[in-house]
Amino acid sequence: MPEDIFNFFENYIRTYDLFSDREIATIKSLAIPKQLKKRQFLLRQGSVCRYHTLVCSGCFRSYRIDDEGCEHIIGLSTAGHWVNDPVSLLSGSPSNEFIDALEDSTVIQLSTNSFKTLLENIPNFKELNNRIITHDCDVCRDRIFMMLSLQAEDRYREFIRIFPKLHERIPIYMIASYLGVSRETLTRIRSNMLDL
Amino acid sequence: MPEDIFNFFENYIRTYDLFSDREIATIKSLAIPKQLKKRQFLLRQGSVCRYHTLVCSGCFRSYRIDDEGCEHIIGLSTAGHWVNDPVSLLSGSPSNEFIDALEDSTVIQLSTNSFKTLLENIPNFKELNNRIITHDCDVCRDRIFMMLSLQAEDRYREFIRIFPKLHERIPIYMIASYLGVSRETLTRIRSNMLDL
DNA sequence: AGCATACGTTGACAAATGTCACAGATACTG
DNA sequence: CAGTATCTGTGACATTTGTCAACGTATGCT
Repeated sequence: MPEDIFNFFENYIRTYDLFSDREIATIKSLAIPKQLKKRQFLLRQGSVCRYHTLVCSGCFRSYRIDDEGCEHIIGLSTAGHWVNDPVSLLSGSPSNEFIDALEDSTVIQLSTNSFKTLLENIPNFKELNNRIITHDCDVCRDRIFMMLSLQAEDRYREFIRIFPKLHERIPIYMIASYLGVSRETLTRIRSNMLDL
Repeated sequence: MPEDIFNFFENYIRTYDLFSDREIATIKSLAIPKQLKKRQFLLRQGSVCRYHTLVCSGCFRSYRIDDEGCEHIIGLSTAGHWVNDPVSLLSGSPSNEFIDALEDSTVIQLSTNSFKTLLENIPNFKELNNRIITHDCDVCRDRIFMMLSLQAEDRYREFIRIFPKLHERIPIYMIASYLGVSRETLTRIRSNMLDL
């Protein structure tokens, strides 16, 4: 099983076409594979995010809790995407967010120290880092635009476009939380969509 | 006037307490001051964001246009904050966003090349870059959380908290666009708040 | 198998917000 | 200073979405 995780990670790295075999070996040597069961936490509010974490299989959510105790999903991460609190990770400050697994999942982790080592020793690693950060920003800004410009039904369609098939894997109330609507509203939207 | 801009910039840089006088001189030597009039564009959708831009006075908005032609404000930037499309800037791809001035404004710009030079030659400049990016992420995630967890009136209160006094400087329909509500709704919210 | 928990659906109703139309107010410009 | 464009406020009404309560189904655990 850890073999599968490393294989996924190596394939992920290779898709960027930035590194030699030797460099890839170095990166892999610092990578820590990990398995998490459904509902297991990767990060809790108040603690510091100390690992860059790539999802290899499964799915994670990042969420915050409001004054009334309700959870709100800031982000979802599936295989091939990183699941961090970028703010805590980059600044070393305690996180505002919880991250937990929505399914049994596997990840690869690089500690902040390992990551720093790679940034210093592998020239193109900066470029990888750059692309990860850019993607983070992109996702956030698209999400803000989605929230501003679409209402519930179109947000749901957009969700399906962005996360194809994910809506068959995770509970509907998680999707509702991501979209910012109540679960009842999402139920009604879905039955509306079937009628057409 | 350009003197004021440089002074603002130097003060901004000094607040980080990361650079020697000599380094600050180097940074300033690459910085380009600029004045913009109300409604003047800093970036248009389709073109590439080629400058890191610090607002020294005034205010800018970043916005996108939806399928119906409506503008939606992704971000607002006031003095002491950077106003970029981070995605276009970091990746070199054409931007999805427009950026224009909401007031007569002044900025300092560093071209991507200058910025790269500084990153390579001034050790602590990476740290500055890091803090800028972290702040970008933080703002976006807070905004998503705000959209998910609060309704219109509380979003407006939050707006006032985050941008004190700005609500007296920019048109109300801009704030409405930022909050994701109609201009009429915001009018009513404001008169409600006065009654109490 | 049986119980408990979690999840999804539905209806009735309430609350929040949007839309449209129009009227004032304000600010810019020649 | 008049005239125009821009911005804001208000009422009537429609639409969207939330809330509450109840029920049914699935799922997992012992």
